[in-house]
Amino acid sequence: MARSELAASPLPAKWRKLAETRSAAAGERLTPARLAAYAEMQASNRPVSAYELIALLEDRQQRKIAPLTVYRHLDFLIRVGLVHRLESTQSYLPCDNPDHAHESQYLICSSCGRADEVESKSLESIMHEIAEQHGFYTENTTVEMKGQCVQCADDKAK
Amino acid sequence: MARSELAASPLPAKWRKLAETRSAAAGERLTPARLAAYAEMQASNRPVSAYELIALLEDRQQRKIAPLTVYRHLDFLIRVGLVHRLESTQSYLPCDNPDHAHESQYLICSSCGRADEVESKSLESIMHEIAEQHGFYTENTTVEMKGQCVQCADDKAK
DNA sequence: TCCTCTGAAGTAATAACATATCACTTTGAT
DNA sequence: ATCAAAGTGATATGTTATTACTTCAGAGGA
Repeated sequence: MARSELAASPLPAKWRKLAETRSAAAGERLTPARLAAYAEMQASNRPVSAYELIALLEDRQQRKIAPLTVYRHLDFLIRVGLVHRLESTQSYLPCDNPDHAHESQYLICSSCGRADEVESKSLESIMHEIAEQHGFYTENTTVEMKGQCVQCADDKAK
Repeated sequence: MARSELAASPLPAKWRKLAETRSAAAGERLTPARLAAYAEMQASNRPVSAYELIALLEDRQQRKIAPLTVYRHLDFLIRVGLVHRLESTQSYLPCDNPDHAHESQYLICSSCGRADEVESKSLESIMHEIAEQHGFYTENTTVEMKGQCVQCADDKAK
């Protein structure tokens, strides 16, 4: 199968455009395989593990895909800012606001697994202030809050 | 070898006392094996991975130790608040201020691997404020800032 | 057009991290 | 002394990530 004919999850034009823009901005090539991985992640509305992503792509494309392939796609997507990695759950999800660079800050529900991205400038500035006090040069920051989302808390209350 | 004769890294009285206090406070038993794991982590002055800890203990005790054993010790140590896990590097380290419950906030050097614990109340309050705005019930939070520590930044400048 | 250079993708193997199950031991309460 | 509960150990397996090496596709220059 030619690369350009890769079976892929339909990807709303909005996200496709964004992928093209971000890739171009980073001077990187948006290949069909990379786009297919991104589309699959957008289609799943939860964070996915690398191996879940492999399964999704194998299902879609009806062929075997090696872990390394998917890890490279993930590296790319993270590099250009389309995807974030959740460190505490070792999973990956499309960024909500990939139109600009920003730190990753998430509310992660322990029950349903959903992750909500937040973007707090005050949080960021405090972190950088702390780093500065320690003479620490920050390359990137991770903020992950685990707990119960509104829905799951409600469900439990019943 | 009897449990009570486990070869162990010498552990300063200060830390041993603390381990006893925290365990008692949590209503948990501080066994020799658990203490040995803690001592080994205190002796190493960097975060260690679970498998590094296995190697350290095997070395010390001259016998084979199964991963599960060490993971259980780590679970215990984290549960009683003596140890934190660094999510972004999948490693573990003794908590600097285990005398009171607190969130995990670290400056992690990408070069030398050292991790400095910080404890910012303002950071905590902002996080909880954000969670509240989202109707999110927080169970625990992770803050990890990656970058260059003072020493490594200096070294590179030379 | 053809060549070469570079980045991307494919293949296979394995390393690193983590958990499941079940049997046995220690501890401490009765 | 006995018993239940918690802890430990051995073996196997599941999950996540990387290394080394090869092949392929597209861009740019002779």
